[in-house]
Amino acid sequence: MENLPLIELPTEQTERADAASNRRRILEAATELFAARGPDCVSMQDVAQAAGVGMGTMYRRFGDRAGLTFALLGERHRALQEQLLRGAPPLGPGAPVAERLHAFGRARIALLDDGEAQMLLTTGNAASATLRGPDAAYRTHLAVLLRDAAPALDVEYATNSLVMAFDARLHVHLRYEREWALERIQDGWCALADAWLAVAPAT
Amino acid sequence: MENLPLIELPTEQTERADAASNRRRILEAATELFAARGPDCVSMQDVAQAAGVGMGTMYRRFGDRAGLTFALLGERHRALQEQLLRGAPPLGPGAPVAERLHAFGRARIALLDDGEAQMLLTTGNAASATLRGPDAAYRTHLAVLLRDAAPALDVEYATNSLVMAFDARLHVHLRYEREWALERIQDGWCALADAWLAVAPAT
DNA sequence: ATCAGAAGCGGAACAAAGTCCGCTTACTCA
DNA sequence: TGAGTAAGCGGACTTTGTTCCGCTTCTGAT
Repeated sequence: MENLPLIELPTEQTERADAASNRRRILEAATELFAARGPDCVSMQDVAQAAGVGMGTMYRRFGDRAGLTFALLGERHRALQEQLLRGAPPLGPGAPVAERLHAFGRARIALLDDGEAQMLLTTGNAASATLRGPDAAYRTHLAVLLRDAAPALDVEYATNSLVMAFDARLHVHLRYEREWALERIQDGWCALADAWLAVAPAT
Repeated sequence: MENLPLIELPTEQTERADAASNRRRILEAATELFAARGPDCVSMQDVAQAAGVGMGTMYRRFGDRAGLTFALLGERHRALQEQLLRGAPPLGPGAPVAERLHAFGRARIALLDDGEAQMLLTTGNAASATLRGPDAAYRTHLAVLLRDAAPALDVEYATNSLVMAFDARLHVHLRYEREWALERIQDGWCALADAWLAVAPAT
């Protein structure tokens, strides 16, 4: 489990000094603009201009809008992942599987709820956030926990269903159109995890 | 259950004759182009031109690209929904809940697999296919079945998790990147449905 | 048949994501 | 220190979805 892939930090090895400084400026400008106007009122042009760089620079660095967004979210997810690997139970190792799943799900959904969903909504279809985004790193974590606890399962499928429940559009829908409390969404996710665990528990 | 909303047919009431004819021509042109080149190589311009109408006409009729796509998919989904309401078991009424869920899930995923997923991928983020698209009509069906069978559940949340599993990007990912067999995806969905049913079965 | 008015229409204009390519500049290695 | 070179840069350009608005056409009542 120690080879669980951390969300990649910028490859500090082969990066030119000006490039690094540009990356920092882009991230700072984006953070500021997103906070000030909301992510859906900020174009890539806006960010480039505010950062004082050209479009080519942004796209060389981050690939596309989704890449920039994921980079902005990287910090908090690196922290959560650190806790999963080396933190105290129940987030970290040591607690029973069900409790670890619950703790993880609640933490992850809390992040979604704290502005992340709105940012992910603007990433379009280009790459499913589920596949390239922050959650990609959590698949392994879920799969490992499930594999231990319920070996009879199609663990990969179950993992997918758990990760799909972090979908930003779903979250925004439930939270703001249906006006669900955060806790209801978290409880629902925990119930889903429990349902999978109950399918074929390791005896 | 008889008030389950059918996927809306064009409101034949207040529609001018020329408008109706234009709608037909747009749908025909789109069907043909999508089949010929694949949905990701057809722009809205292409469709308008092939149909011999202006952009304004398309957008007045269908709202956006997603709307056009959903309209194209409407026929097959109206047929499936008809079967759910009045068809023979296990798709239609009469069979045990688990069997009805399985039959429905398999049928719906088969449609996804048959070209639908690629079409939905091009609809972008504008509207979650899950909320406005074909699956919106299936939420009620799932909720009713689940409510009968497992009243202790948060039926709405469970419904969402089942519908999210029809996500087009997920399907394309599993099917073509991971190269899963169609049956594995269908089996996975059935297992998810069973897991929910097992949580708090009606005695 | 006529006519008023609303519904519908076309296509130019706009916005924003993402690409391209010739120029610039930071690093490397004598 | 002084080329050589590859990485990096800027911003115009392309593409595509979507909107806007002045004009046209259908329709129902008279």
